[in-house]
Amino acid sequence: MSDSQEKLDIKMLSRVFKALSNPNRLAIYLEVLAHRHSGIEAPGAGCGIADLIIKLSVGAPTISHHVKELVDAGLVSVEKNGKYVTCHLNEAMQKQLSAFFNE
Amino acid sequence: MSDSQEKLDIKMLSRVFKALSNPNRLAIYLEVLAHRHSGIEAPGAGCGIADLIIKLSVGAPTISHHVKELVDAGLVSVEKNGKYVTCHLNEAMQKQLSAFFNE
DNA sequence: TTTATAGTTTGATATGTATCGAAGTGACTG
DNA sequence: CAGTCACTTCGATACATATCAAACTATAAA
Repeated sequence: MSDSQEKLDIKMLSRVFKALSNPNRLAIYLEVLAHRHSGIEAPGAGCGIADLIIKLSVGAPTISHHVKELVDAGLVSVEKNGKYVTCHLNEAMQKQLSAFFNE
Repeated sequence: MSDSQEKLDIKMLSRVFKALSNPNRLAIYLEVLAHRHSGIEAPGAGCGIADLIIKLSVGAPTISHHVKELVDAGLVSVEKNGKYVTCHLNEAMQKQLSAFFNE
C-alpha cells in the first residue's frame, strides 16, 4: 500500500513545501510537532482544532482549510472522536523530510 | 544586517518553504544541491543560468525570477563572472533546515 | 564602434491562495 | 425532538504568483 510514498519526487516535495509556506499553516504544523510525544491526549492539551483557532487567532473555516491542506500534503493526519478532531504528525513524512535535508 | 545565522522563526521558515514550493524553483535548488561539492566549476558543469534554462525548459526571465527568490529566501547565493552567473548553496541555511527537521 | 551574448527588468495576463461570513452536517444534550 | 456544539463546505473577495514577450543592461568579441 502506498501509505506514504517510497521516496519524495519533485512534485510531492513541492507540495509539502507549499503546505508549509503559509505562516499559519506552518504554525499549525509546529503545534502538531510540539504535541508529537505527549502520549494520550489530555483534554485540551492536544492538537484539537479549537486549540488552533485560539492560538492562531483566525476563523474556524480557515483552520479547517489549512488542516486539510496539511493532510493532503501528507504532513499530518486527523482523528475524529465524536465531534472533536485531533491532529497527529505523520512520522513517515517527517523522516523523509529529515533525510532530504540531511542527504 | 542579520543574515541567516540566528535561528529560524516562523516568518523566515515560511519564506524558505514558499521559495521551495514551486516545482521549478525546487528543481533549481536541487540542481544547486547536486553541484554542491563539485569543487571549482568546470565550464558548463556548474549551476549557471543557461544550464538551468535548458534543464527546466522555461524562459530566461522565469529562471532569473526564480533564482532571485531563492536568493531572497537565503537558500542560495549567486556569483557573477563577467556575463555569466553561477548559483551556490547557502550552507548555513542548509544546516538550519537539516536541524529543523531533525529536532 | 558595432554586434552578439547572458542575463535582468518591465508589463501583462491568467491562475492560485488566504481569509471571511453564511449556511450546512453530524454528534451530543436536555 | 429541539437546540447547541464542533467543525466543514460554499461563495465571494482581495491579493499573490508563474509565466511569457518585449525592452533593457552589461559584458565580450569582431
